[in-house]
Amino acid sequence: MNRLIFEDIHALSLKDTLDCGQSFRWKEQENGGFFGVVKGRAATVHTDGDRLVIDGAEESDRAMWAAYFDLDLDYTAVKEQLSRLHPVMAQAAKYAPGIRILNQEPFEALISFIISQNNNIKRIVGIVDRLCENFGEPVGDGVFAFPTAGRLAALEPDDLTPIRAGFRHRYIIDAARKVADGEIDLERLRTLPYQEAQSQLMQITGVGVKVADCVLLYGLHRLESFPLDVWMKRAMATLFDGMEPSVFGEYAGIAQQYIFHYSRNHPEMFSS
DNA sequence: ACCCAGGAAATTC
DNA sequence: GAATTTCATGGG
Repeated sequence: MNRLIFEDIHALSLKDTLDCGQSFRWKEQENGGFFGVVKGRAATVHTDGDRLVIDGAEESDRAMWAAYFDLDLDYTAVKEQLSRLHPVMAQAAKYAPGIRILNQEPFEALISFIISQNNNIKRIVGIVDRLCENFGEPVGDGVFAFPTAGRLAALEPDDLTPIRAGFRHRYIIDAARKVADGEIDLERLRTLPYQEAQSQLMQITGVGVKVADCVLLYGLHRLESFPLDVWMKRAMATLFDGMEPSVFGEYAGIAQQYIFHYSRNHPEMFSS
């Protein structure tokens, strides 16, 4: 089996990165590794000291995997910069210092975060699994790629009954059709001014500000994005004294992910 | 029998 | 226009 190794990797925890609600396709294994599919390539990943090991990956995909785990960004420097802005920010970054923002496929992020609305993470994972099993290309033994926009665009909302996403079926189909027919060019959103990219995504039925921000952050690597879900709104109001997200600057999205994870794992901070 | 879930659309005021 | 209700589904 082919194996890719990345040396001298710091500030990367696969557990915290792959299981913090930004991706829904990685499964932790008995041995502590994670199995997932990216761009139709199935792989198992684990860390060994300061090495990142990707089993089942081709050498020709080295750049793709490096980009996926955002290995070229100095997260230690980003954390130091963010932590200076607010003591709670420093606390959140210290709680899970190995979180990174993945470079996911734009269409997968779009559909995944449409599914995420008014939903819980466990159920999101189940729906995404069923979406891939039913409509994704098989890439191995019981393993499926994320469905293409073209494949989903040819379906009707009722065809999604087996994935059990309820009222979101028509949102998924609308998104797939707008992407498949070129009405929305996801790749172009990487370079558009932020507000323009956001409003383009919001032309899709079922995509509001929050889902658009998630697509821009997790699918198009717009690190300035700062998705405000219920947890983040609570955190900003009660922990950050109503601080403006813009204060976090060009890496606001990374700050957001630390704060989100920290908040979700300390719900008692908000209940009493 | 409730209530909630990484929201957004539809309806009502 | 702003506030409220509804939207499938599943788990606690």
